[in-house]
Amino acid sequence: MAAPEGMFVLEGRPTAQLIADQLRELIVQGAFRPGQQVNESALASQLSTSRGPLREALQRLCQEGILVSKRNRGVFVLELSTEDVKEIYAVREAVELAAASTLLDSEPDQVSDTCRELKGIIRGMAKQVAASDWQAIARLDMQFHTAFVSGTGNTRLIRIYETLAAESRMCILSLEVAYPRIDALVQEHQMILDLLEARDRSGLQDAIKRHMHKAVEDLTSKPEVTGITA
Amino acid sequence: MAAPEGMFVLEGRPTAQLIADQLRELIVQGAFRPGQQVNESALASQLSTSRGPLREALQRLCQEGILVSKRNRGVFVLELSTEDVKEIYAVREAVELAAASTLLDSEPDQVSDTCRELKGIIRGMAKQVAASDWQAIARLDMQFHTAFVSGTGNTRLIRIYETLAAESRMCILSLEVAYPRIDALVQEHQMILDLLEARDRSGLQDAIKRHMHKAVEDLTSKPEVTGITA
DNA sequence: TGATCGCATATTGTTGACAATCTACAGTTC
DNA sequence: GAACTGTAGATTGTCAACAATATGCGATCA
Repeated sequence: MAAPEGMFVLEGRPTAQLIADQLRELIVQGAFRPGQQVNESALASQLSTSRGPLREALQRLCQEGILVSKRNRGVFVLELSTEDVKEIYAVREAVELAAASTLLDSEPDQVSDTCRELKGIIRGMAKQVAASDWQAIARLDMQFHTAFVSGTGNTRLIRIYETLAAESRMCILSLEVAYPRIDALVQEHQMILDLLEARDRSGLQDAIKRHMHKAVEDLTSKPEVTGITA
Repeated sequence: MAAPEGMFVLEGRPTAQLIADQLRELIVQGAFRPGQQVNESALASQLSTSRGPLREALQRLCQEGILVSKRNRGVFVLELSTEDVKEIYAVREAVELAAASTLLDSEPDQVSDTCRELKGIIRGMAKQVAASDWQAIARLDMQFHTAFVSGTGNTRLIRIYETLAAESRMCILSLEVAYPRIDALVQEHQMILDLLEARDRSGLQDAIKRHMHKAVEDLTSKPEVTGITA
């Protein structure tokens, strides 16, 4: 029997995953400083749960790389180095190039669904740029790229990209307050969307590479910023 | 004070990670059937540990996708569909293409170190092909590709690839006993190595694409095989 | 005065017991 | 005879207490 409309199994996902998702969101929003130790007991009571489920959630985030675990010391929020930034964006480039290739090989219908979604996100982005809401801009930025990759339907690619998106938001957070080249932001995403709609394979690939390359430049040009170390 | 040569901190890594590594190896070696439930209590006592650390390890493997967790039901070994096989190899292609690109952009010394390692693995592969040891061949096959990606030094790319390697071994395991085209196996890897040494970018990219494409064909051409569903 | 040793404290790592939930089977009713 | 309901068993989910380990401070000694 299929569940009636609007009705779904209560808490179908494992608890640890729910806690992990919550924690990830807290971390990328900057609720914890990079390098800060995460106290198990304190967090457990804050989230009104026990240490057991919380530890399981922390394990997941360690595996993702957002937290690092030191035996008998505890877990700490990842400190991003410029090397990390380069790594993250190199992998993002690889994933997005693969996503672009897959999308252009797939049904036109599937692509246009994705394009519709991307359009909406760009609209929202322009709105938030006007309002100078950096947190919202960062969220929409990553939402755009996540939607792009989701368009492939490749669950493994999507899962990998979710981690990368979280790490990217941590990078952007470390930049603090502002995106440089704020006017170019909407423009660059619009170009990626246009090239996808035009099914211009090599143009799209180049645009993605440029987008990533510029992001690395922006993020590493200010090594003195809080949270970014050597 | 740096630790003296050959001496290192005892059990420096978290317990859950050690257990997870052990379990992953057991699973890819086929100690558990696809779809089989993993009993926590039983496994915990088998590994002479408690349910707590074991559950943390299981969480990690769930995140990797090797196990799937159903709330209040337990965790089960992943059942691979032909769709999964396509996904896995699409992501592997993306990662290896990125690795190839990175390697060809890096120092010649770094590349030759990698080539040396790859050569040794191919030698071992030829030996095991002669001996028809399929388990060893599968291990060396993935060891080759893992070494290739490791050559980039990108820790995130490497971590992602470790999961893909485990899933690939599960695919190969599902094929049971034999690789088809066993003679072509050593040859294909040798070609990848040669193109890397020759720094032939487009040739290497094509070779990787062909290698992955053929693997998917081999793995999905026999949908009636044990463990492969739908 | 400087370094080293030992202790106190806080935090993590582990364990076993208890509670909640699901599956399967037997009994009952139409 | 088929479908539904209730119960029994097993398994996972959660929790709180206990053990082990690392860190930081203060005392001791060269």
